[in-house]
Amino acid sequence: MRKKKKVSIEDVAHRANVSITTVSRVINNVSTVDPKIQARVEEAIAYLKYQPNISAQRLARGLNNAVGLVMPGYPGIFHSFYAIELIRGIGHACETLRLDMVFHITNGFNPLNSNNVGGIIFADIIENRKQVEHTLEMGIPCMVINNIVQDLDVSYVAIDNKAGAVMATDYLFSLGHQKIAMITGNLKTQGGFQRLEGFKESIQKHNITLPDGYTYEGDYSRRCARQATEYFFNLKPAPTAIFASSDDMALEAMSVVMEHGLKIPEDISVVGFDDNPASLYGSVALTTIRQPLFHMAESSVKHLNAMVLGKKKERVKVVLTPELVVRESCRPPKNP
Amino acid sequence: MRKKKKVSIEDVAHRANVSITTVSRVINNVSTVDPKIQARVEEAIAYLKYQPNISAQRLARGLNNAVGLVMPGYPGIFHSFYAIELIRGIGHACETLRLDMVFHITNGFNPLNSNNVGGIIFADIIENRKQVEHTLEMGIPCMVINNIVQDLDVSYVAIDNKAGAVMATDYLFSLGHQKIAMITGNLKTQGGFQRLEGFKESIQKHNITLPDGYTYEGDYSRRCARQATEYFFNLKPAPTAIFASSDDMALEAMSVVMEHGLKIPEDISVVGFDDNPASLYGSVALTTIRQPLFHMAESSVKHLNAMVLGKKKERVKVVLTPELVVRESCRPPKNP
DNA sequence: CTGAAAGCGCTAACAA
DNA sequence: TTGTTAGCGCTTTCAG
Repeated sequence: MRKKKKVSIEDVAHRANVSITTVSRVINNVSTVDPKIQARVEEAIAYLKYQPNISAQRLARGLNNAVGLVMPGYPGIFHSFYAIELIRGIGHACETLRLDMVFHITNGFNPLNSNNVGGIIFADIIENRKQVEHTLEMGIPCMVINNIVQDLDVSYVAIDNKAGAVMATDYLFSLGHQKIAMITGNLKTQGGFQRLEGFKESIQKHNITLPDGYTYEGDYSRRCARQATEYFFNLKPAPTAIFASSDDMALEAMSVVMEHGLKIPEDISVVGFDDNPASLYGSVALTTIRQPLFHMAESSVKHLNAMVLGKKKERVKVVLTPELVVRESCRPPKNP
Repeated sequence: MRKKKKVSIEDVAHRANVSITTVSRVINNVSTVDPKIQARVEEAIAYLKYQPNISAQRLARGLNNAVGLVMPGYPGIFHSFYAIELIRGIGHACETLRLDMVFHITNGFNPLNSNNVGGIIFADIIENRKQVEHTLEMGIPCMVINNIVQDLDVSYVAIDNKAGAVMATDYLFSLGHQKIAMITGNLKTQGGFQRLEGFKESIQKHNITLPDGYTYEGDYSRRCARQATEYFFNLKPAPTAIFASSDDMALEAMSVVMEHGLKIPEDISVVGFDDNPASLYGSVALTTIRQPLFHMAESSVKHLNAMVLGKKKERVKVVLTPELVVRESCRPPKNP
């Protein structure tokens, strides 16, 4: 295998018989190039299979067209619909904007060399708060996703989790349910916490007092959803409806219910949160709250990019609204 | 907000009253620096919160400490345990080796500017064959993951899927099962195909002829696993055991079985493939084939890095062996 | 042990 | 429209 010398802009310039600058111009689509010369340069580029050295471009331009994505490393996050949609959304946006997406999984302690990216997106502020603060201090553009950050002047794109939970619970009430149980997500997570808040708000609004134990603290895992559901079965007035803080948990709850020989939605109604496509294909399609995860991820990249390019100086604070998707897993209770 | 000027190596040099070269030395841990000076420089670095500009370093060094990860963009891949483990493993290895992980989701047509990374890892060769060939042509170090590539001289780290499938099927035979059905994965995938091969091989080895329809072509989705299982229920001699090409599918199959009022493993045995932790927490823990996904991902990064640094010139061709994990979902058939 | 100087490959004024 | 000339921030000989 011959050691192929990297071809540089100079080689192209030679072959096309023009100056380096001209080559640079055609690379960057500066329109002031004579069509004939342009063609010659392009021929040379193709012939030599030339590809600009990004490091050199960045150095010369003084800016950096890479965005960092930092995800907290806690176990399980990766196996969540949430994380995956974020990665997809951000990846897609980067591909479109021709940005590099530099991916960091971090426990929150690595200093996170931020000089190799133009800006940073934090998939969550939990576990990475220090790094967010540091990034802010350094004046590096950054965005936090899925958290309404009040105590830090940082840009974010978030989802109104509380509103979503209210929708879900209100819907169950509207069907006539009164005995509604909830499996919460991880309450250290803002989303998890706010969904619980929304649930409580709806309950209160309807002037109901829930029996004890109608709220089970979960952590988004299927395992805890299973435990929660088993637990609900043992309650004196058993709930007629379950609101789970994620589709995954809702799905597991449905499995448990069916393993007990009960039917959904006849015996028990279930609503989830996410709109995970997996919840479409079970034996009963899940009614759920759709949150615009992909969209949120995409738009965070766009905002970040605008900040990096200096087009936007103020902080961006966006809160997206989720939406109720009615499918087959809910029905009025038998004995209201 | 003041526009904080980036601090450069020069600023550090000034403050420490040394030359740029010396600063560079301490950055790069060149041992020939006087401890006193070293301390002064480090103080300055800390004080100014200096971080080297990676683009400049790369340009000067002439090499690139970033690795590209390219994943095919077909729908669903992201929602697979497989993809996630890869990302985790590669991410982890990069973090350890202090490499940037540049993430590309691609449909296989983007030219994939390979000049901004030192080497490339292809998460699969399916859909990205052209790009692999191109990368090879350009002399850029690269590795293919999870594919034993015969018709291209490229490095790979793969898993012996066939052997895994043989293990699974042999195990079922060893319990006394004869009527074993299989739900395959996507057969366009090498893994999917080879697992089917392994299944067939084991069957043949045991001198059995399977009834028609005992092999259902799936695609790794839960949906198809559901269809497959329903389908198996209608077969004349119904199977007593099911081998699913992924844990996800196995889990779904188990759900369907239980929805039919049957018990696992009493009525039907199930074995999966993956060792997805999700399969630990159902009502019945799944017996499965563990494949070293994380390890495979990690080691691909290490090999690639060695190639990038020129420490390794030959192709690397590694095939890892999976392993049977016996849990609770299998048992001898009732009427053998 | 330390520093001066020459690039790495490219962009961006400024001239021509 | 094209070319000349400085750098971008850092590493790396090569002297001192």
